[in-house]
Amino acid sequence: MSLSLEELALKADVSKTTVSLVLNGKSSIYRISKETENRILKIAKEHNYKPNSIARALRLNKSLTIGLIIPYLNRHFGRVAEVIEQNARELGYQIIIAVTQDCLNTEHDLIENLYERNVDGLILATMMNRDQFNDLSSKIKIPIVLVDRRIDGDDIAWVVSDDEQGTYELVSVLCQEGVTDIYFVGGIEKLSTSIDRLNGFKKALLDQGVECNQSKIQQIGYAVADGYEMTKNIIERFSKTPEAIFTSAITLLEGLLQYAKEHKPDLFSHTRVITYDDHPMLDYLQPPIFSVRQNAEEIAKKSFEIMHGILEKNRSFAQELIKPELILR
Amino acid sequence: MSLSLEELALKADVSKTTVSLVLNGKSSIYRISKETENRILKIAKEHNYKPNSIARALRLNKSLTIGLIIPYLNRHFGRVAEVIEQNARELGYQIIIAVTQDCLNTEHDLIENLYERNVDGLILATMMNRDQFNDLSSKIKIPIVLVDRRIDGDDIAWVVSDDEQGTYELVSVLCQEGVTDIYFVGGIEKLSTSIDRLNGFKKALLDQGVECNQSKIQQIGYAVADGYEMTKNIIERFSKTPEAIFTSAITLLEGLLQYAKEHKPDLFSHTRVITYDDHPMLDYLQPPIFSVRQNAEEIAKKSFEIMHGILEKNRSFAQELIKPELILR
DNA sequence: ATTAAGGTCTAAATCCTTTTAGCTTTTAAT
DNA sequence: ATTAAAAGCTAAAAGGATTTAGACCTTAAT
Repeated sequence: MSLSLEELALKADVSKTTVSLVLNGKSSIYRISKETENRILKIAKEHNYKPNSIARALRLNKSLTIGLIIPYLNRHFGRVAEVIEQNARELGYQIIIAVTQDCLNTEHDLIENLYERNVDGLILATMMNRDQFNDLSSKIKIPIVLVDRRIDGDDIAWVVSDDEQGTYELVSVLCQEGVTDIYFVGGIEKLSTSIDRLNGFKKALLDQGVECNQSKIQQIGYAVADGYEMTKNIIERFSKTPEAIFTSAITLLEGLLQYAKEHKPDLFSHTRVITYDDHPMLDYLQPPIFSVRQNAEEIAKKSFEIMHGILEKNRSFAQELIKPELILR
Repeated sequence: MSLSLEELALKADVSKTTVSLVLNGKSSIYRISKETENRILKIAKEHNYKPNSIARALRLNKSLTIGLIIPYLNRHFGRVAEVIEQNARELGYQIIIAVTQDCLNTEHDLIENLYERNVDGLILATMMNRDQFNDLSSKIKIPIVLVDRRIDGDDIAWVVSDDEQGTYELVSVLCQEGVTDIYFVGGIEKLSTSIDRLNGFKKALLDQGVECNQSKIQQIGYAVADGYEMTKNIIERFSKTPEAIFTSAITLLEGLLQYAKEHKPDLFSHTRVITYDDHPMLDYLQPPIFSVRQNAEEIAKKSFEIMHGILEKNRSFAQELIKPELILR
């Protein structure tokens, strides 16, 4: 490590108090003479002095560190994490990352762990419900910003895609072509992403006067295997081939593709497939799969912005719905 | 935060020294009586005492934090990061993540930044050459483990895919089918990934008695746009359509696909395409694209293992070549 | 009875920075 | 000449854990 304040003080022939004051820009408040100030600044620069961040964190009770807890570092969350990190870095913060694999217990452990490790705030793609979250909030005295998955509540900060609207628009495209026999391949039922996407789905159908049949809705989970399973259910349980299938995440689409390849190679000749989440490779699949692209960059940017606002500009919580983009191929 | 040592000491009616000794398992060394020990342990448990990690880091000069510096959080590095984080967590370490976007200056800044922030070690997908790395090593007194990209040197720790062998095997598959007019779409020339993949490529051809024509080798960079550009060059510069193209990263394949879609829709009817890096969506592309799947999990596991060995078991550096897997479709 | 040994615990230093309260010297005012 | 104000700086505490050196008391040995 570099020099300590004390060593600098020795070289500048002043006390470490003085050095600290000067380096923290408090020379004028404490009436340190210009001459002394310049001497200290010069010496500090010569030795490339950087305050020890750990000592600083201890004294100030502020680590300039944000915990980011997400289910996976997949394409979507990877991009979110990447942009959060870049934004954070510009403002002097570090990101500690941790993945839950969509396991609630792991999530709890991680939150506790990061909290004990003195992060200044948490950005969280949570699996908690409202009660669990409230429990947590009462124990934990640092700001939390939910990302990707929201929990209703007047004082809960979150940034999520406008899942309902995105799904509504995507599904409406098919509806307007007269396709209304659409199956819903969903994720973890209780998450806002699932709830909102399902609502958008139902709403699009209702707009066509079609009441969505409950049997067309499946919700197991967000893993590739879950997508496989749900597709299998749809194909095998119903004698009639569906007009269309909506997968509510790219992983579920992967599962569908896998099932189709193995057991239903002609799926696409009868059935339209649309999906939440975009992926560049979709451009090269036949037939074209319409999708909704989440704006990961904007989600990331806003979520750190809110965190920073709470930490440094004593703003309070905020909520942001980020518009996704329809991709019709 | 929770209680401090001092508060615990008060409750247990002993000094904080005693509490610290007991909680650190040094009761017997310092002959703390069983009775006192149990009392302290009980009280600590009741209050769910957790030592303040910042204070601990300051005193021990050990933050239990590892910096992970990678170019992007894309599929490959996202998975690497995810697995490193999980392995690290099990052993009590945290991961601070930072992305360089393959910019050398950013990399330098990040290294300096994390070093100043007292990480205990760095896991690094570097762009540095050997001289730059040596410069760095002399300044920085924490262990560094290179991941994904290696630098030759007897005392440099790294974990990388066996890029040469992987490419050799993949390209050999085509060669053995008699296809030897293969173009090389490469990345950042000076990186070990590029050098090794190119070597494997040339070696496979040489085994067939074919000397690789320099004009068939292009190396611009690893971005999607670079793949587009190189494909364009290959298609437009040469009158004869190539028998095959090898892209040395999945991003470059994306660029190729994009160019083909826009300007050369019949590319695949004349030209075989093979690629380094695998992707599940490749299963659904027509025609099949052979690939080499890197073992991100193993790379991640080994790299943290080496770091941990250096930090806690005073092992020295180690080097690991991780076998990738051929995926023939 | 004195010394040695053993048992049980603690004061204080240390890691490095920030910040409060205040000391000393000079200058200005009455 | 005295007092007040201003200028310029610093000692020490605080933040919480770890660790060294040693205090203090009891028991055993000579």
